[in-house]
Amino acid sequence: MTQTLIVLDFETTGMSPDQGARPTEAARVRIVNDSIVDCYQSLMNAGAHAPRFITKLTGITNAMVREAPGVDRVMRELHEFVGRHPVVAHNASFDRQFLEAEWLRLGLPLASTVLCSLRVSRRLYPEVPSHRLGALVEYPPLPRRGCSHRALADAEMTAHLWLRMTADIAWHFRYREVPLDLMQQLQSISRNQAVTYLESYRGRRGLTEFTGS
DNA sequence: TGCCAGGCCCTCTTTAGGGCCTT
Repeated sequence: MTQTLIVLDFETTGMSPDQGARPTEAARVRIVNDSIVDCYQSLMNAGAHAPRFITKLTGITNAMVREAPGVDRVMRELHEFVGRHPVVAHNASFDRQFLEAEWLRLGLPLASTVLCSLRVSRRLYPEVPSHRLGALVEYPPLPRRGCSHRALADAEMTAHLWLRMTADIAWHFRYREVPLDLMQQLQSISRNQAVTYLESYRGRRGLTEFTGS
């Protein structure tokens, strides 16, 4: 069965749309089964001013944003691209609030399940000292290109992290494939329950899920 | 110059507090 996921990352002018922050850049990475099949990013002009420390963090200047396509166009295209596919983001509550705020402004619904790579990684890798995206992709190193804190680079890192987490589950718990509902449930239980859950889930699904003994 | 949000999650908890993570 084909499984498609859309990994998203936003760069913004601040931490919260409730405080007036708007997105300045969006990136999307499409994963089909266990492969990254395409990537895209676009700056966008929402007419919001980025503070100096944000420009320093992301490298995205107000001049760059002024020359970018309008936020409505970029967000409508993103809505069409995502459709009903599940969405993955690192610390998804952050990206979700901007996604929902911008789409709500345009009268567009969020029809997707939203999954959080940060929450899953905390359950799978409790021994890791930091679950920041930049730290996780070094533990051990994953493919990366571009600059951290740019949307596409971060979305690609998140995609590689997601694929590694599903591969690790498949390897350690002998799954032939890792269903999305397993990942969804995994992020909603406590860290202490994770291993027990992964083992019991395999049992409930039956022997056909085993890759071998 | 220093502070700003919100959700998650752990613990010296649950009638709370504080650290982590995102820009």
